[in-house]
Amino acid sequence: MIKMSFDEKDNKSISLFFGAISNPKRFRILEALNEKGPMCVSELQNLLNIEQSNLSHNLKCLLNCRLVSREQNGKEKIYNINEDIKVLVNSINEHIKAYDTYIKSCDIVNPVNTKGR
Amino acid sequence: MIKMSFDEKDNKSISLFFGAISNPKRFRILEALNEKGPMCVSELQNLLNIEQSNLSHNLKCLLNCRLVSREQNGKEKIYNINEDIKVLVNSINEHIKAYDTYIKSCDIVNPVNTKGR
DNA sequence: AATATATATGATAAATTTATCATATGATAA
DNA sequence: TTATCATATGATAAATTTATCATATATATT
Repeated sequence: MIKMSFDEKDNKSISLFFGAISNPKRFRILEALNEKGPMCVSELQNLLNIEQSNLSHNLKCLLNCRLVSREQNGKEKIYNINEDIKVLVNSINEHIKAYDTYIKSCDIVNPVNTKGR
Repeated sequence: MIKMSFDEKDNKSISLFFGAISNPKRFRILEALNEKGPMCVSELQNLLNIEQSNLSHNLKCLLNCRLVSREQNGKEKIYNINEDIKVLVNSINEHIKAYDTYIKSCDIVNPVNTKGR
């Protein structure tokens, strides 16, 4: 088994995984499922005020990353947050609370807050 | 203290924080610091083959998110990974290993792999 | 003080991600 | 078997992120 050197590795999965979580809407979906339990798409839609097809696209992304699971119920699809992710979602809050003001200036990746973001 | 409803929350810090980790180069920087210990910019540059100013921009992002810390040493700046992040970086590997093939199809956010990503 | 070395910054083009629209599919009910 | 409800898909414009270039700053050395 060939081990890549540092300068070759591209961490595709890592990137997709964290990229999935990093989107505000997707994180709100995860939070909602975490706090309120399993829900179908239209329930999420009402709760979060996200347009239907956008919600569906984002759920697909979360599902691909196995951040959520899905099961059919009649014509509805019930989404549920993956157990091992709950730990992550909760644990990271410590760090973020501690450094919130710094992080807000993060500005990925160039000059700080020129866009009033 | 006003608690925002689900449909108002925007999770700015969450987004910036995970966005910072989600970039492949930035994750490689974190990995390098995690595995090889504190390093100055030019050492990272040699190890990872990242162009100087790009490295500097990315380090700034990581620093803002407090994923790394920095200290001066002569004309060098020594970067170090934040302790509480090591846990995160390591723990998430379980999930990613388990679901790697799915995650690779994640494709944030639209049609799957039309771009051969 | 001038020069060299190490790192940081700002502007910007290119690449990627996001939101939205129109439409498609699947399941159930009439 | 058509209609309706629930969710998914593909295309694409808009927004954001990334990489790169030129240049700036900061520290040390001569």
